[in-house]
Amino acid sequence: MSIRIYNTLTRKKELFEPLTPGQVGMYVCGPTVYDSCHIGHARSAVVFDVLGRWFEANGYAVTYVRNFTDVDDKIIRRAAELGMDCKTLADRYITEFYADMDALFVRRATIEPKATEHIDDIVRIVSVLIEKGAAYAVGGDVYFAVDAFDGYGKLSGRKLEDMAAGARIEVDARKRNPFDFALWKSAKPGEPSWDSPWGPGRPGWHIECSGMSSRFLGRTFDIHGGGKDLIFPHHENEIAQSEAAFGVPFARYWVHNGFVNINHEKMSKSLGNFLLIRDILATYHPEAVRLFLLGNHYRSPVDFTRQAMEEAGVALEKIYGAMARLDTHRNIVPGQAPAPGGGQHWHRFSRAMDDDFNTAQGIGVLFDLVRAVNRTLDVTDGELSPGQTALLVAARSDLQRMGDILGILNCDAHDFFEGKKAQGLEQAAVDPAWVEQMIAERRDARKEKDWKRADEIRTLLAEKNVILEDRPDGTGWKIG
RNA sequence: GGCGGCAUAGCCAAGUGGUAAGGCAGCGGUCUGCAAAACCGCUAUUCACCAGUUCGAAUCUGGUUGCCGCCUCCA
Repeated sequence: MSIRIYNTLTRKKELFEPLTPGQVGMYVCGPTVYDSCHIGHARSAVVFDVLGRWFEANGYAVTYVRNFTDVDDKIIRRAAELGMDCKTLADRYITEFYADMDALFVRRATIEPKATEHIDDIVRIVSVLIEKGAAYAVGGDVYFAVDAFDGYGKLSGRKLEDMAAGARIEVDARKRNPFDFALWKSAKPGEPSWDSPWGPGRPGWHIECSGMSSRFLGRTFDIHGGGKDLIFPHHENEIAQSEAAFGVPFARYWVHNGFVNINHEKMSKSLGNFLLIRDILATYHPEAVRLFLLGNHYRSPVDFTRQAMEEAGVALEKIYGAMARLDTHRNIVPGQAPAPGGGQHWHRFSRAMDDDFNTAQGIGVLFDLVRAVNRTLDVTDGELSPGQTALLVAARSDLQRMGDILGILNCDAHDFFEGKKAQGLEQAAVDPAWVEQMIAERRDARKEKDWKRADEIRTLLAEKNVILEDRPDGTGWKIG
């Protein structure tokens, strides 16, 4: 029951101790809604989704805040290109974001604030920073003075002096230090703007998160997460702003997920290899995507390839296969309650998850359980002893519990395979009625031990990519 | 230039001091009329390389090589 988390701030795994016993406050940087979500967004969302699920499974009341950045230079530019206003553009991509996340079984955050709805919170913090001498207004803009914050660089491990040497950064004569960053940007004509003591404008990117996190989680809170790329400058700047303004520590544990590469290459606009979630889901099962993403440790980079995805698909079928056998066994009634507590496998799974959310190891345990289930079922195709029944009821429960943490096994096993078939039929252009007819014909042939005819039919079906499975209770089939 | 990460079987991958999880692929076997599925067995005396610490290292230290990320919008 003790969870250890790798904290980017200390570069160590630490025992998680919440600020308030039994509660977790977690803030994760959400998307800037100017474009469709790609597989990298999916990874971040899935990783923190699982974190939230694991905390809840351990009895914590989780307040998960994930924001939308719905005003920003990129949104303004994109909206101008498309000839629409920023709000319409942002709303469109927020809707799309939800569609993608729902498809991936990523649960909603507890609170999902939009930057534009918290301008007052942001303005208040900027004002405090100016009062404290940690920020200065120039024209209609406000900058944070990095020199005013001693701890600047503590998250990313950078020193201002070191960075200055190799800096590739535009020199703005109005900044006191080249690393000073905008807290408030004055509006140009036609840009969305809000009134402020410094004139009409909009918040800088970094200050939004300080505003929204303090609003919903307090000035000090438990966990702040996001992609590794956000460590510098975004999260570094958040710490500087928030701690300079409030004088108390900001987030206590910093959690960062690694990137998704595509065929060994970094995803980038210039390479044109951005993979959108919606495109991936057109080919692969959403739970296969989750299984693929969670099959590596969340901090490691992961390589998206066709082979890796196909393997994840096969693995998912194996898990569902075991589930289907349990569901259809006459001794195992759906909804049958197992002995409380969970078995050996759940215990091992739990230990893996407690150790910095080691989903890869957890999935290994899940497969051990799948094998144990199949083995038991193989040797007892007839009746089960009461002991075996109890064991399998417990196994089924543990399997589902693991699935609930990983966000897989959301479907009924029977429906999963029927769905696969339906999808396969569509792609292979095969008439299911014809398949059933051929199976019936083959059944008759087999009854008369006409193996030649039976095999002919099977070959015929195989040519259409239909694979037969003769089981004790009849012949099933699937698309290969 | 500064900061950080990684290197484990054919492929993917877990494992941070006690003698190499798991998945995919392959081979052999059980089951089957034959298959499919499932199960069983086999597939790294070894964890990039070199030194060192230790009773003991894939795991710690130093060095070498190779790959990658961040430092600019980025999950």
